[in-house]
Amino acid sequence: MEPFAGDQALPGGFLNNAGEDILDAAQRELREEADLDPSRLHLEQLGTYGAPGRDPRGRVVSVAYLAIAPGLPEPVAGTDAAGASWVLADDVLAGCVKVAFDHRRIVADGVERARRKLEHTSLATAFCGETFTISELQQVYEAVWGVHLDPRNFYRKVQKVSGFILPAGGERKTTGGRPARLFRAGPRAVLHPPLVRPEPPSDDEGDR
Amino acid sequence: MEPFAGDQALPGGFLNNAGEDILDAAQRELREEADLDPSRLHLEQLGTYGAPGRDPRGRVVSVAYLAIAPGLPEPVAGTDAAGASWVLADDVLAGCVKVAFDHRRIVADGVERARRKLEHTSLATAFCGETFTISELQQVYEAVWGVHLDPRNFYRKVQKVSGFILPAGGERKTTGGRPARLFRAGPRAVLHPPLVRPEPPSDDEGDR
DNA sequence: CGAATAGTGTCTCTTAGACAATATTTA
DNA sequence: TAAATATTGTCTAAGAGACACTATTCG
Repeated sequence: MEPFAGDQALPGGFLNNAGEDILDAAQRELREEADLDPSRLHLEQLGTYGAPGRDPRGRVVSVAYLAIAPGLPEPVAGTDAAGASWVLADDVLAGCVKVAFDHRRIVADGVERARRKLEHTSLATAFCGETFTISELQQVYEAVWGVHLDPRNFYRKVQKVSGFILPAGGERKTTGGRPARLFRAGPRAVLHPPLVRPEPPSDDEGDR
Repeated sequence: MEPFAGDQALPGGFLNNAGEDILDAAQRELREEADLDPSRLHLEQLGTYGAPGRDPRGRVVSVAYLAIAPGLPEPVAGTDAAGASWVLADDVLAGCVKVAFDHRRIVADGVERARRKLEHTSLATAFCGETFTISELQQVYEAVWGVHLDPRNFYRKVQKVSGFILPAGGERKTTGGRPARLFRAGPRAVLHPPLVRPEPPSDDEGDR
């Protein structure tokens, strides 16, 4: 019996024998298994998972990476990514989509990492293209945090954080409304002050 | 020639063959090499370092852990920790103390992790004993952040974060001053709102 | 008493959040 | 014109930081 046969799984593989860096290995696997161009996305180490028994076939220690990019393509049949597909993180976390090994925990850790980093870094711009509107940036925050934000307050707040976003000149048409000014990511990666995420409903005591 | 002979190095070792968890291995090494009791300290995974050539003797991938605890003892001669010693992180970062391999980077990452987590988690209480005074807690923030904080504002601010610290009853004598009330860690691990660290002097653009 | 540390009050300035109002586009 | 989205204004309440002041202990 293969315990996880048919389940979704994160792309991954083994370090090669040439002594490659683990980041290089992550980029290679992303290209090989998902046909994605690593030069066009943000990739950061998430954590390492090495509990005994996490892979029933034997001892495996996995270094997980979190990738973030805008407008990722659907997998194309006939390519290396033919077997790949996109799955909503919420479906994985809710259990609607079964995933192999401890990959549900890895996804949970990745989502939590993204949520936290949106607060005190400019990571949100990695979800956007070269230029973007403030409304698009807001949608990133709303999607990742799972909250609704006031567009008017967001508009100014995000511009007040020095070095976060810069006017890029030009506008972008929207669906039946005033065109929005374009911005691009600024030089500052850590935000002062942070964009504090609204208090979660009122569930006491966070994780330990 | 041994390139790092005589340099300080972080305690560490290899996973054993019994398929132990990497956290267990970290705890075991801490006990074996530093004679510390893992049950009495906070231990969290920091990151994994696998650049080729980081160990000139061969390919080594290291999973680093960050440990935090109050009142750690000096190494005692004649024990397993006889060869160990404490070194100030600042001395390592400033280069006053040479360290082996890429351990300087690991220390830098660990310090940065602690600085960040002090903002949005109750990690600071892990530096304190079971009970502590607010002044002691403030010293943790000042030491880790490398800043000076106003004791009066800190006193109230830290108490206003619900669930962060709780009155423990009783007092502790101080050196020639009014005794301080004792507190203990509260149930909340993630702080809302966060204790935002004061803006660093004015060095533009943080790390990327 | 004076020095030292703990704890409280209060003031000012900034910011967060709510929401009215205006601007610019498509249908 | 109506609907939709973008951008600006303004008000209010809460929070941050500065700092005077009171409380309690030791020498």
